[in-house]
Amino acid sequence: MEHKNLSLADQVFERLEGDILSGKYPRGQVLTELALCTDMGVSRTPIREAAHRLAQEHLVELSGKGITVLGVTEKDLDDIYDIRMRLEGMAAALAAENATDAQIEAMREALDLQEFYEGKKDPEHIRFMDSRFHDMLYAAADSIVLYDTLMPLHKKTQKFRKASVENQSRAAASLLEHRAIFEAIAVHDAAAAEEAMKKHVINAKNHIIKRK
Amino acid sequence: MEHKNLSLADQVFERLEGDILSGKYPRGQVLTELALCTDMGVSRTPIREAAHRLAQEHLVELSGKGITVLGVTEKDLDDIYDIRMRLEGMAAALAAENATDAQIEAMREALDLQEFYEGKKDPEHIRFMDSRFHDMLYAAADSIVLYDTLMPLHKKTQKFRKASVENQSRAAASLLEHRAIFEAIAVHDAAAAEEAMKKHVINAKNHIIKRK
DNA sequence: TCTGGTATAATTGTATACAATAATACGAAG
DNA sequence: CTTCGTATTATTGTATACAATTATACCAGA
Repeated sequence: MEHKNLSLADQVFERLEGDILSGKYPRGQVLTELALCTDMGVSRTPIREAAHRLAQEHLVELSGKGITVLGVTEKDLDDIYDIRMRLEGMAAALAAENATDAQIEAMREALDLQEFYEGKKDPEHIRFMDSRFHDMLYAAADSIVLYDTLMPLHKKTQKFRKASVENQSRAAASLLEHRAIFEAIAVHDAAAAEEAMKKHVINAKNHIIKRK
Repeated sequence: MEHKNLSLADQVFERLEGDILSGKYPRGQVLTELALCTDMGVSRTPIREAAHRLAQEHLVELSGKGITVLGVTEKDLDDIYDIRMRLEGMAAALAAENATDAQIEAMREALDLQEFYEGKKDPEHIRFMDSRFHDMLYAAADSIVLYDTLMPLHKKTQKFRKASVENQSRAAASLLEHRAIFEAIAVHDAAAAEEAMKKHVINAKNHIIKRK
């Protein structure tokens, strides 16, 4: 039961987005609707819809020449982490204020699992639990606007986070930072949660920048 | 020379977005592609594209029933101002770091004009210059990511800012706050610019919440 | 009256044909 | 050799027909 009832347009969107963020289509490459049609075996309509949605996120640029891949530049990444530092901090603060007992318990379990996989050095699952922790934090923050604002930025750092989590020392540090954030949320200390999250994002940023 | 070469889809998007944000289409109202077609005299293709882009911004919700207007709720507005407080502050800090002499001069002129119109109690032009000031600040900040993140939120508060600027005392205070932000940018004091902008957004928020 | 199912209608999803536009190649003039 | 204009091509923009899906109305049965 992996696939939901996604329209072709949605599927094309997710696939294209993934291929751009993963670097399969490098910055500057020019795609055309027709080429994508034959590649993906669908008509232009869903391709067009996906392309325009990607353009709205500035992941591609449309012109009479085709669909030019923009992707995420170094400067973009820099700016994204600056923004995330502020907004993930806000999300953590909101989560600390609003989290229900059930949500706190669920987060604790997710963290325990992350620790388990971290002990087994299983990057695949570590990454999954990492995403899960953040998802649950967003849910606890309970702000659609914040979610919509943060999610595109989150996705744009995916490729880099993947590399990060495969680094053992960073994975261990990340887990500790998650714990700190969680502890603040669990006792509903908004300021502490925000501060812990800010540090977490800054560390993640520094680790990624350093690797370049 | 007011109109650019906008596609029908772009025109439909802007019109629909405006009609939703202005409250012409209230939350909960269900539109259909076909009805919008006859209203606007275009085919379904541009309507569909606009509707899907609006859905991506959570301004509408799509389903088998039609296009349901979501708009901006009170909670959304609250969250938006929280986010803007942080990100406009970041924009001001970046502007302070990066603004060129030419950009600083241009901002000074925009502020002088705003003061002029404020003296003449001309809300239409005050609002225009207010938007212009923020636009120039975004340009000086020189971050596409930040712009893309902030702009949708900015637009969603337009309706409320309009009411705000028609209040004379608030318009005068706003001008002073802009001056403070500008002075910090002009001397490239990032921390001061960020602080001044935060205060500005908080004041704007309080003024709007109070009016309800 | 309520419930369930089925037929109907309304609506969106997709494909395709055609129009408009933008990019390119090419040749002629200087 | 360069430049400018033009013809050609490639590409996107738009409209429309049709398919699939979803919502609704209606009726039968309990």
